[in-house]
Amino acid sequence: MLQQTQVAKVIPFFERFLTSFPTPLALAAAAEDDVLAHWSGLGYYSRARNLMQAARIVVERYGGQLPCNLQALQSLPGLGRSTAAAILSIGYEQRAPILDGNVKRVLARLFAVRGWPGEGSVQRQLWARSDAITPDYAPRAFTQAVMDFGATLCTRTEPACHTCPLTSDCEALRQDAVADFPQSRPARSKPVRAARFLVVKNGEGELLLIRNDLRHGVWQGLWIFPQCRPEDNPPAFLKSTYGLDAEPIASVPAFRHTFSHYHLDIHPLILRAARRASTNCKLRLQWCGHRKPLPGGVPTPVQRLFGQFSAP
DNA sequence: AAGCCGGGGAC
DNA sequence: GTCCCAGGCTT
Repeated sequence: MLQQTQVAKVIPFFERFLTSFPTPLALAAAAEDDVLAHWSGLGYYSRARNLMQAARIVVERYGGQLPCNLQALQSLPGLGRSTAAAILSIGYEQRAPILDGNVKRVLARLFAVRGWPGEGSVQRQLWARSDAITPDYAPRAFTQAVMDFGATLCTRTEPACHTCPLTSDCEALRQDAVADFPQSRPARSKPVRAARFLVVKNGEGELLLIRNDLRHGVWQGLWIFPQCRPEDNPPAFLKSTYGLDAEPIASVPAFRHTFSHYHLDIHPLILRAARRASTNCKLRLQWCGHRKPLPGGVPTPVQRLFGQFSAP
């Protein structure tokens, strides 16, 4: 959960998740929709699928207990070098250097490492520095400490250099250039895409959700509204794609949803389904509203519109 | 190496 | 608006 997600955001999700799935065994036996429901709103849903898969492997191959060596941990889906090392050091008290966002920032300043940390050569230098500063003693305390140092003192903006215990060692400070490290990512303009969300309401005030493609694109396997291109004819699209008869009743001002790699301008259109509307692919469709609540795994903009237009 | 994958906080 | 966050996977 903590991968690319701030601690404060994770905490409530983590509490609920562990109440429902306290062990690898519990997670391995859980229904995918149930797990995704707990993940809904966190983003990067592949982390949830990887976690489920990892739990199954841990149960089948390791008797339900996480392995205690770097290679075995890192081979589990969703665990890279840094996450595996964090588990090893904090969970098993073994020496294992990590390199998360905090540590990258601390090391970039301490040793004045030039370049954007996402770049391969910079990443290699930072891993070497992390390895060099990691002691043999107190692995758990050290890993926690170096992350907390970055999170509380050596922060991204306005680092507390005046109370820092490492001022005499900090190369960035010696150069009076703390703000120049780490170097930020080269700017890339995000392309803008547009889509029409078709919010179809039935006589009960329920809204039609479809299960999104599992193979490619964003929101894989999540429940979303039917979607067409802005230039498409919505009723014709619904008829040809789902065999559904519906007519527009209202349009909603467009709003923008931003992903890490593009902007999506969402143009919602509210439609009413014909009285005896039938659909031709029931497995991937579902009406949700006052009788049937939202299923697991609904992305944020869909949740927003659902809350706004699902009414008895 | 670069792109893909969410959502939100901080600015 | 932009940048980043207890990154990892795929191409």
